Amino acid sequence: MNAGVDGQGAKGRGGRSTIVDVADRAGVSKSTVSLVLSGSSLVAEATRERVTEAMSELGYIYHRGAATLRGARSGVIGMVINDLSNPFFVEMAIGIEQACQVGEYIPFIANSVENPARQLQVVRSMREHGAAGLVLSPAIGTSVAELKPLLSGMPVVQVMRRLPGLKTSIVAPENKDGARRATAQLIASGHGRVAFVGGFQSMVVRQDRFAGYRLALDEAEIAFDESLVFETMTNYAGGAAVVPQLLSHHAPATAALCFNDVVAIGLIRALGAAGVAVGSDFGVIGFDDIEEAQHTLPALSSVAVNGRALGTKAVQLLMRQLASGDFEPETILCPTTLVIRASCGTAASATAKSEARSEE
Amino acid sequence: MNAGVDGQGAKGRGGRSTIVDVADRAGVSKSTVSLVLSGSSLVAEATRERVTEAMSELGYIYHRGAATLRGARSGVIGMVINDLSNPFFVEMAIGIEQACQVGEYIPFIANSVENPARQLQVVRSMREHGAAGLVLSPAIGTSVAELKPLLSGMPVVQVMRRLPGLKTSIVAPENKDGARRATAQLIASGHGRVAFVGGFQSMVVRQDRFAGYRLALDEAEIAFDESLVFETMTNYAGGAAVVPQLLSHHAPATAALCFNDVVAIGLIRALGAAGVAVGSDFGVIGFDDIEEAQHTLPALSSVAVNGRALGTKAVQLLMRQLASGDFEPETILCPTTLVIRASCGTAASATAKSEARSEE
DNA sequence: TTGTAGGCGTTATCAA
DNA sequence: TTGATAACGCCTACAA
Repeated sequence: MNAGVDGQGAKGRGGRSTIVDVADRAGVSKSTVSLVLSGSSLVAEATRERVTEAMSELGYIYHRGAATLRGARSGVIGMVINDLSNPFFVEMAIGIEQACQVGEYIPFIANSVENPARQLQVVRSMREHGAAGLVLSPAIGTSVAELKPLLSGMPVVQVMRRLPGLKTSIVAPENKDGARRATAQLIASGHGRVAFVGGFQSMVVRQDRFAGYRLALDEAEIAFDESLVFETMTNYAGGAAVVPQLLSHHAPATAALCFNDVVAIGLIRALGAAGVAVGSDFGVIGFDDIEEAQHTLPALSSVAVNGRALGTKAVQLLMRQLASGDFEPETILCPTTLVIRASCGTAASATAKSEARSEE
Repeated sequence: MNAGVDGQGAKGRGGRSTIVDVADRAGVSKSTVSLVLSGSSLVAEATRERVTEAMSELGYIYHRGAATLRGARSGVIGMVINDLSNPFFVEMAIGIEQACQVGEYIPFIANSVENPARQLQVVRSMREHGAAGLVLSPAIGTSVAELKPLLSGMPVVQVMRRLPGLKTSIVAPENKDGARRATAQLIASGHGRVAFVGGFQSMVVRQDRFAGYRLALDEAEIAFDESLVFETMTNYAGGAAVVPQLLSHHAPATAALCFNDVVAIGLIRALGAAGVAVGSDFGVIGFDDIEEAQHTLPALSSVAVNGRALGTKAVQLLMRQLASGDFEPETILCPTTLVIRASCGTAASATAKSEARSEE
């Protein structure tokens, strides 16, 4: 009946041999086996060998769950990501996973799909399963009041995103500065009317990026025009969705700073489909610098955020807190780099064309 | 004996309240609390309410580890993926994760990065942490002899890839048929010399796809030319790497069936850089149909494999086996769809141009 | 250097 | 309907 992948020494109904089985086989007590497991130097070399041999003969596997119950740390970290279909967050997840492996932790993963209810479920589930800490990139619309009690007593690092009112450690890029430089770049290329596209006001990340955008406008003494700000979902579809409004504007923008790259790419594709040549007619800069940004046509300029490094740093911070037992919130900001590619446009032409269009 | 009757919540160093705390607070025994937890109908409504209330007052969290120790199933599934920087495997991972959530399982994730040693480590670690089963997309070069003992007694589903000699359940696409149809399509478009690009002979998936390629050649009565077969890593770089050999061939191919889409995209970009116009000079078909295939230039034809469905099916199969206790290996093959886009080329022109080139 | 005796949080088995 | 008690596999004393 119960075949599995042909088992060898499995004994007992559970099919898993225990420290006692090993002790029996090696002719020692279970304490001795325990000492061998923890690499103690108290145990005689000959004994150690007998024990080790017995273990491999039985196919013994250490039961961390039992050890944890007794008091050991669990070695499990939870990783809750809002959207794994965004390549940026995949990069982050890879960074998290890598850092966990280095630290001998093992990550639970959950994709909340921007769904706060689901996020609540998975966080609870992770706690039940004994996660020692959490790396969290919260879903849009998360209720802090509901989430907070589930997090009590456990170290949490919010990575990339952060929730106002949730005091945890944070690892995030320097959003404001990045957005400021990108906007300044578009302005310097001659774009007087720069739109801001994507995300929702409730998102802290967007507030930061938006602040950078505003700052650059101020520095260039360009009046802020609220009608050039577009809220959308932070995915390809969101970027594409704004194109009709963007083009039908009474005084159209000639460039856009996008909330992130997937929005920017959605925008570029839709603009292309509408006959607007991005790079000459219209300037676009995204945020994140995902791999695909190099391969769009035209190639997408972007504020580069090293997602993998972000994930790695988050885990390192978490592990440090786990090791020290000090969960005092700490914030790490990572610098960004503006990567200029063809999508910016030189924009003298863009302005001209746009004026022609608006005069129609 | 430190049971402490202090009416206040979280006690003990762990900061985590237990079933005993809840029992004290509700004025019942821990057995009763356990009954409430398992949703038993034996417990009086009033009691149940008192207990539930005590739980939320104390912020009680169920300790699955302890329950597992006592004999419950662990509710944890391991997911070991060879390469998360390939979007196809990300799709698969998302499918796995979704299906786990539906089944109230929670997935450990590990990215083996095509590194067999690392894969061994993470599989062991997952067992130690009590994973009840494994979804595995094995790394290239995995040693079955080393891996097998770690898998004994636990249900395993190999998804997408499979190792010869490792008898487990399998969920995979119909590789041979897909490759046959794709190759036939290239031939029907007039391509007489079709290369096969990517992967390594040791990979079963490649053997299958290669068999489909050979079959289509045979059916068209085209002689197989071994010099048109190229082994490479299964990533962007691998696809790009073959271009020099492809172009310097004494009788160049006019089309290529690629092992997967990332190889195909790498190839297309490198061909483009070398001045070969894919779609007119050269036909390319990939495998997987990742999202990016729609957006390359020219858009990439591909044998579509539904990665998300593959992952979902793998988990469902695993859960079924876990529930029944019957781990008898089972194989599920998923049909593929050939998606034709511009990269195929109409190829009359391709042949002509290629002949011109080879006459230089 | 090795053995014995709890106890971690939960569930199962009996009694009450 | 509820309560007492014995496991589950491991680790930490403490004893031999």
